[in-house]
Amino acid sequence: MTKKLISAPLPTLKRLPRYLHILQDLKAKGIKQVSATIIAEELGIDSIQVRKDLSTTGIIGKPKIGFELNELIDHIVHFLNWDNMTDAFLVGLGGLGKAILGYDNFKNYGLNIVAAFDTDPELLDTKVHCVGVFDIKKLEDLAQRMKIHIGVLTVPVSAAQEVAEKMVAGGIKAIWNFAPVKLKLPDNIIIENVFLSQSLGVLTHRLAQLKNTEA
Amino acid sequence: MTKKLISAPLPTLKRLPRYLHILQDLKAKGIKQVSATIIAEELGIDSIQVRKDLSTTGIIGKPKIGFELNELIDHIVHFLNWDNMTDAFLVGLGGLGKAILGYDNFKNYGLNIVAAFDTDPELLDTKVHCVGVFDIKKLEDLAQRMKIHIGVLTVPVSAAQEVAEKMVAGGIKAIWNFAPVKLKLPDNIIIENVFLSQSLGVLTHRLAQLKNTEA
DNA sequence: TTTATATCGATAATTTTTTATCGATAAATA
DNA sequence: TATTTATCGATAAAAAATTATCGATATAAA
Repeated sequence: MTKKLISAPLPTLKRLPRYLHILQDLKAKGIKQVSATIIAEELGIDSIQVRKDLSTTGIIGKPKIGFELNELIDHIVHFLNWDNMTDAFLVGLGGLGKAILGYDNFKNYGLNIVAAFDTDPELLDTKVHCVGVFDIKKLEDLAQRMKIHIGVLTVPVSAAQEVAEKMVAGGIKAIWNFAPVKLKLPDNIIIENVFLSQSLGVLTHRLAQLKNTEA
Repeated sequence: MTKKLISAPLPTLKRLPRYLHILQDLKAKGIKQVSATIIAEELGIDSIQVRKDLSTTGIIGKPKIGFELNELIDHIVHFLNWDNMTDAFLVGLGGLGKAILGYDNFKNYGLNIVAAFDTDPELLDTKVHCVGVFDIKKLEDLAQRMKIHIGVLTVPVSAAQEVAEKMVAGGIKAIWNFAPVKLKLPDNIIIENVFLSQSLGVLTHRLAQLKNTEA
């Protein structure tokens, strides 16, 4: 029997960051306490679900009152491990890679991109959004020496598998993958895909449906 | 009491674009027929699920053989309405907005961004990635006149609600929202959110878990 | 021609996720 | 102080999604 892991169903995990957005909003307004009901109303979802999600993370509230806002925020932040800044490498300085580098909000999400890699000679040894750019050949060695565990993959599809393998060779344990391709890596590597086509497909399909029913 | 418009479960809808990636890969290799088993293996999921997803879209295959590759591709593309290019506006030319404009692959996903909007005077009346940039004040009027139905929202959180309302006023029916905020719009507006924090939260949580069990 | 095999589609079972119910409790109010 | 109220957390029910089973069928092999 393995140690009891504090885990959560995937749908719950995905809702937590949204709760956090709401909570930080409320905090900015000077509010001190919050109930599952309020969060649920704000997001247009069921309050029972919010309560269940929160209890999954282990926090306990008070009847009639709800939760201490600060405590709840800290709790979720900790649960997502966003209170521990993790250093990461980003590979692929196309439009998306640059955009991610420029979005320094990720620091609030525990992600600290400390170096970027590309093959474009124009970019090498420059800085993009204050982050140094290196030749992709140095990736493996640097990742090992700096004990980097997260890789952000924003290269074209054609290069994705190869670069991902280099990341793994460098000791990277988790890959945030933006290339629309299935990476084939050892089972113990955590892969989190962002496939914009999925989201766009939902949208275009629904829009077509809407037009069908209207017509 | 909203009418039910969704013709496929959301999880199915989200898997279809992934199937398409695989299928187009196979097509490029000259393959003519494909079975659910092959798609499933390629993605590391269950073949029964693939078969079920495909049958949800209405296509029929042959025992022992599977599906005609071209027919299957066309079928999914049509189901997602990606065979009908839909014109769209993009608002917010920060890093992400520019990156999306630059990624002309979206044309394969039925999305044709025909104009962009921002408030930055530097950008007005220029072109970014061959797309004209206009003052956000013109959004509503232009959307109406050009009968635009999709809006891509890449503005900062602080502006998102306001801009979204302008889109709706201009007749836009579906919003692809990249701002990490819950938009409050009429029920008949289709909203598809891309919250990177969700995906990142899953990744950082899992990585922390992994380290816990190793320790 | 007969047998073996891979896959389909339909139906059923299982698992996961969401939603409902209800007693307990902390605060507000009468 | 007693009553009312909003919310919690636990448990149960319902709904949704995934996975399993099985007969039918098209091709390949014996």
